[in-house]
Amino acid sequence: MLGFIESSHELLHKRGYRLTPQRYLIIYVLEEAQGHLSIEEIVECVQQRNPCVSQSTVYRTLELLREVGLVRENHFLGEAATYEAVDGNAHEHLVCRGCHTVLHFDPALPANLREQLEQQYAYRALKLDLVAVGYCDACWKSSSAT
Amino acid sequence: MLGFIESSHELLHKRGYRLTPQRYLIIYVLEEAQGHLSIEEIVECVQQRNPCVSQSTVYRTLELLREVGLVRENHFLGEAATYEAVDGNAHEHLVCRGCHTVLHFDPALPANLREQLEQQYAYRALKLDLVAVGYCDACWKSSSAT
DNA sequence: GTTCGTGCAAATACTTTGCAAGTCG
DNA sequence: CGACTTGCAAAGTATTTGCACGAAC
Repeated sequence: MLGFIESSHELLHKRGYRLTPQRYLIIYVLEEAQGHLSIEEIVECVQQRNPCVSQSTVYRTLELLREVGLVRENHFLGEAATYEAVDGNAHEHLVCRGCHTVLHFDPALPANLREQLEQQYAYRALKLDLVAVGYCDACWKSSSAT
Repeated sequence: MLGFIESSHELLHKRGYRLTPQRYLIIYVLEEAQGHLSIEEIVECVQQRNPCVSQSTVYRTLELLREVGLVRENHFLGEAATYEAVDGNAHEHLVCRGCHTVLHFDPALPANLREQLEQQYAYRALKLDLVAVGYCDACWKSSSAT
């Protein structure tokens, strides 16, 4: 399996887009963060490495990457959007209401759910996007201590 | 089990908030729509019944209702936020990439997933928020016909 | 009477766009 | 050369806020 950056290059190319230095940088930042970055954070990280990259480029690139499916946009707890690199099919998130930590959980757990849904509702090419919101152990304890 | 409007009243009251005519109207509209409304649509529906209700009140009320958990905010396919009344625990959505229809599917399907997650990751009070994105039968056929 | 909620208008924040210049194949 | 990208600044949207008035407890 190719790395995220290589497969991005390939996919963009296949669709007639170029992997420009700006796009590379944005992809690189997303890949490196391995997590959920807000637009603001992305702009910050990118400009830290190359201050000439403009905000509009970040917006345009994220839209492009989302379009081709390389990047996923999340809205947890009603907060501002965050972005993350899409590696495979697994997008399972555990979000803590207390500390706002986002954990990626084992994609095997909901594995058969997809098949059930496809069969039962006659939907095709389903991608699951599962967010479980609750309290992690630490936050649960500290909140009940209050 | 109480209706949505009654339980809203109760919950707001318990938290020291009032169920004003404006709030009532917004809750009513959400309840009636039984679906996913954008802010714009909500404002429209509300003002249709009472033109004096201002946009800021709609914003403020949705934020309040979201805060107390009566309303859920969704972001499907990276589009603008939509809002829906929260009845129980079930928030399972099937979204079609083609026609953008949103279907609520059988909440029994992922039932044991929640328990698995709580046990395996030591999270408490988990609420699942499951979005499955794909193509409905009709859109799948028309897209493969192209 | 005191707290909560609202409408209005203004302010702020966020995102998109037009365009001229630059880059790449 | 022609298609694709970018930076900049301006335009456009969306959302939030301050404040004075009114309503509810």
